[in-house]
Amino acid sequence: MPPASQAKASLETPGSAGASRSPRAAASPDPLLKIQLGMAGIFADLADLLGNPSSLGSIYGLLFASLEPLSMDEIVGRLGISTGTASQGLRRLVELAAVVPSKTDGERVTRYTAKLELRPFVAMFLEQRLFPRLKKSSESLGSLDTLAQSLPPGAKKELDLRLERASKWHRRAMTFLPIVRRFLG
Amino acid sequence: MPPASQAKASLETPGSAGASRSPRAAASPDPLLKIQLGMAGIFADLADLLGNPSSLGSIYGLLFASLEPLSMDEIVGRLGISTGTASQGLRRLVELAAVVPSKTDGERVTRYTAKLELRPFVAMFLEQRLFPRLKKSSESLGSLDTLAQSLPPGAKKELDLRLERASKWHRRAMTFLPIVRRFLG
DNA sequence: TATTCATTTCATTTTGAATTGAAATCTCCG
DNA sequence: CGGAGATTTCAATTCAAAATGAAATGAATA
Repeated sequence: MPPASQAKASLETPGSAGASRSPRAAASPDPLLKIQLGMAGIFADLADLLGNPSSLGSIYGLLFASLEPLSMDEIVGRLGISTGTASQGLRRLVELAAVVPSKTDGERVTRYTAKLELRPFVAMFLEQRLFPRLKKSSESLGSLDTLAQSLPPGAKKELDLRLERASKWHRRAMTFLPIVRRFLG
Repeated sequence: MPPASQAKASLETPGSAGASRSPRAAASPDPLLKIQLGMAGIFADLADLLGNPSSLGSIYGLLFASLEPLSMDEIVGRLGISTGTASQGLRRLVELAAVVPSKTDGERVTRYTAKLELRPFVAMFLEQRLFPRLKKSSESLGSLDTLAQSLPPGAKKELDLRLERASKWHRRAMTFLPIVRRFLG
């Protein structure tokens, strides 16, 4: 889903404040929207790289480049995605604390703002994918080691060696993770 | 494709040497094969985690836990995968130098051995996925920055700020990569 | 050269995840 | 309450990546 497809509706949200909305300045066919869709694309790629649905990235990217909070409808309109995808994506992003929801004064809709630190967005990869998987395979390695005990001596020795090698590597990765996390923080 | 499905044919390769092939020792229903399939599973997960076809991992895992080199047919038989998948997977693994092919004396078949350092297997992720993508999106960010110049002053200022933030993060990731690489080496 | 077996290639099929979209649900306002 | 959005849910669909398998190619033997 290359998110730079059709740009449906409204150019900028009619939102609450009218502060910096100069009535001229409609220079070219909407550079701001172009930038927003560009960011959506970049983050879609990143999300995909990290093994997440790219729609997550699109939404985050759009919000990242939006000057004011956007409603779900606006997001749906600009990215050309379905309400279902938007709803689920926003839910997830809020859970990750990559995006903040807000209900303005007497409005009916919820609007969303991107937290500008990218950490949460990337951290989700570490926390939710890498870590659990490394843990699981570490366990599997353990049970294979048990199995290896029943091998004939020669084979046992060599296999033990190899399993230990793999385990050592796992351990290394595990100790490395906190370092990466600190680096991100 | 959970690689721990059916275990078709031969238990151990009839290969060349008969060195450590004691005729008794067929203890339980083949613990060695179980270990090999277990390793195949673990590495399949890892491959998948890193965004590679899991068959790559299965093959590597099987070879990692095999005491002697295996032919493609043997790999196909033990993992229950197709020849096409095996062929392509082996090609890739050899390119990555994670696996070494060898033609023994007067044999017709090529046999494969896993390099026991895991670095090549993981490095491929860094080299072939992370790095190129980071570079590409870095470029995109540049062109978006150009676009931002045409915005009205207020928006321009804020957008510049945000784009710079994203770029900074990118740069950080780029400088971090060599560190990870060294860590792996 | 003819034959056999190993390997590669690639058009088709499978598969699983992401997305859709419409119905159900929720929420707020009068 | 009643109704007008806004939002969520989820069965069905779409889509891309991976796997298949059979035909084409390649390599070694005699």
